[in-house]
Amino acid sequence: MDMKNYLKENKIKITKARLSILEKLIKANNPLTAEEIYKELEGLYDLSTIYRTLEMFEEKNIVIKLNLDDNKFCFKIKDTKHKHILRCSLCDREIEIDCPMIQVKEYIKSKTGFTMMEHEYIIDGVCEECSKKKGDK
Amino acid sequence: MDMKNYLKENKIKITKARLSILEKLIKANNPLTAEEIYKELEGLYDLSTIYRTLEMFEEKNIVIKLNLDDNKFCFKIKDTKHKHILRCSLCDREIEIDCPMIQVKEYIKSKTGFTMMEHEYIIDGVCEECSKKKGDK
DNA sequence: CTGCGTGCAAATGCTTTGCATATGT
DNA sequence: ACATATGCAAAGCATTTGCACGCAG
Repeated sequence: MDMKNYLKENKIKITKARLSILEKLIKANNPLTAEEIYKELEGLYDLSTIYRTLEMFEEKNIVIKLNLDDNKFCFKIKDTKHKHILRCSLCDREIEIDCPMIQVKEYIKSKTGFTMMEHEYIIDGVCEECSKKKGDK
Repeated sequence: MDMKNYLKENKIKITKARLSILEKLIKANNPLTAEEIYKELEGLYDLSTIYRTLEMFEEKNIVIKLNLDDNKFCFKIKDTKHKHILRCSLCDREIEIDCPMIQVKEYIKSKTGFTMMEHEYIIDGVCEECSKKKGDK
């Protein structure tokens, strides 16, 4: 029930395949490869369906695609959609970006087993326009 | 001269291919794909050589392999080999890790053009042992 | 009923590998 | 000279695509 609404809210048409894939992603709260989902579902749905679904979930912004350094991608439900602000040191322009620490978090977890709970950070930098003005060296 | 020593210091045998590839990586200070390096070198060296060299550079820790979200990898000279400490909130165990912000930095740059200059961060979390003890839920 | 989702098989594209030859020390 | 790097061609593997059929609304 819950998951059907979840799909609806995100303007995704409901099908059995999508519900099953979503379920696996939600229950496993670590990142899964397409292959792993395929196996979890015991081959009930085609791999191409899984890929298409995951790609679509990513476009709809309910899933994030991660690369944990082997040659395949993992997919993980977006738990928080939190954002960060990058502020240019030169012109004070602000740029909003999806939290890129999710990558880092999963990477650290896969490498060391360490689970990041909270993070704060401060980033100084220079935006594209300003770095062009400076003549990029 | 400089680059030859650089290779020697890292216990890498000197060959023309390696010097050329290293040079391209150093001059471009953004991440390059194997393909891009291949083209830069005008096909002088085989793609498989480039891949083998890059893989080796990565093992020797002078290059970092990045995924900037398309389906290919980029390689970038490690400028700083700086490390971070993860401290477990429960047992105070400390884990050292290569700075994972390089990924983030390149990702942000490729998405927004924003160049991160400095970063600081604070990470709270729980190490593998402690999360096992807690019965992971 | 109608469009969109899915399965199947084949294609694609990056990356890897085996083997014979060339190169560096 | 000897070990190891390289080129070439072929294999490998994750992912994508075209097309015909089937299901959801």
